[in-house]
Amino acid sequence: MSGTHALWYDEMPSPVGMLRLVADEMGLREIWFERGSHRKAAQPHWLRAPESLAAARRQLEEYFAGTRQQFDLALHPQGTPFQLAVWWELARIPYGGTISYGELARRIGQPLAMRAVGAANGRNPLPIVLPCHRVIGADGSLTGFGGGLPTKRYLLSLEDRIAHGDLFGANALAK
Amino acid sequence: MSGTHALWYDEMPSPVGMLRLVADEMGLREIWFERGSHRKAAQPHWLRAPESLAAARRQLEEYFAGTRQQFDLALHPQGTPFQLAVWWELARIPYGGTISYGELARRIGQPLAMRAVGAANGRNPLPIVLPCHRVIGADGSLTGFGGGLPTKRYLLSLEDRIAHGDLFGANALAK
DNA sequence: CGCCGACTCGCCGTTTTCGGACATCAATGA
DNA sequence: TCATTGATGTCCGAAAACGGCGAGTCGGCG
Repeated sequence: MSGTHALWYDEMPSPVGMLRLVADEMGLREIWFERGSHRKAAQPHWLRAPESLAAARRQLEEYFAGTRQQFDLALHPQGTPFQLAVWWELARIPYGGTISYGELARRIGQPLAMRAVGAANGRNPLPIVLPCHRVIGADGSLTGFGGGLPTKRYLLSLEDRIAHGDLFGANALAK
Repeated sequence: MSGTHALWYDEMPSPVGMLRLVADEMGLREIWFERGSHRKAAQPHWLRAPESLAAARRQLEEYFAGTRQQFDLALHPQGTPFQLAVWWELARIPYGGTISYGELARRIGQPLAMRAVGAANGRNPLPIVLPCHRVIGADGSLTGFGGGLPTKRYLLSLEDRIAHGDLFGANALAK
């Protein structure tokens, strides 16, 4: 019904396991962790089109290399109005920083919807690019992540190391 | 998800009121009675494309004129496996004949699903072409029709008149 | 006795409704 | 300190309701 013309996908290795990218003609649509809670199989009618996803792939590689703190990609996530509000708000959290679910709820103008924010966060179709990993519990606990808590820890540690200039990676080892 | 590329539609007058036809690149998809129980508004993204529906339109005109007893069109109804089984079975009921819901249930191999057959019949997206009007109660009552019982009566009377050679239309008038 | 209508009950796929469970958190009371 | 509670949007499974039925039963009524 929603005019789906064609979907392209590609895969790429990363420090947190294989990533699968999906895009349509409007932009990047999904990123999954190969080992993740809600991974799904590639649909038969999808087309493997590495060239269409080359830019996304390159920027992700730069991100993992620590040489990129901001993405410049056309994004086209699919969700309800509420979910989209949450997801776009994610993009405004600065690299290396964190906020709580309650704070995110406040920022989208629905201060009581912190729990719903958690649920929406859990369905973020574009992890890493829309940095849902920068949202943590009000008490500092990590609480959850689609790609697994170790991955969330890895991403936060990576950003902390780069943003705070710890070139020796000491923080990365100290939990 | 189901690769919907584009939908075309057109309208045409008929003895039972205005008809709205909808098709995709695979074939005819829906026929609604303008005055019917479950008519819906034309979706904004549909394209008015009379030329794509010219064949269907012509064959329907011939049907109402009494010069066509069988349709030769590419059909593409959307439904569950059970519904499709019921709808395709409709096409095998000969012009001018009738069977009961129970009989139709038997023909698709589920003799006890007569009631479900009734429900599926009620959602037939291609009335007239898939002749759900030829299915009536075991006791001969008409029991129901998406386009209204008068329409069902009209169609049965039309077919009866043509098939049984009553060129004077006496049956049509006698209730 | 026959015929007919009103009623009951079982059967089936689909749709709708409903109740939890969630990547939360601050306030309350024991 | 810890368990409890209420507010929020979405998804998912289970359960119930709902039909374009039909066979059987039971009273009326001639």
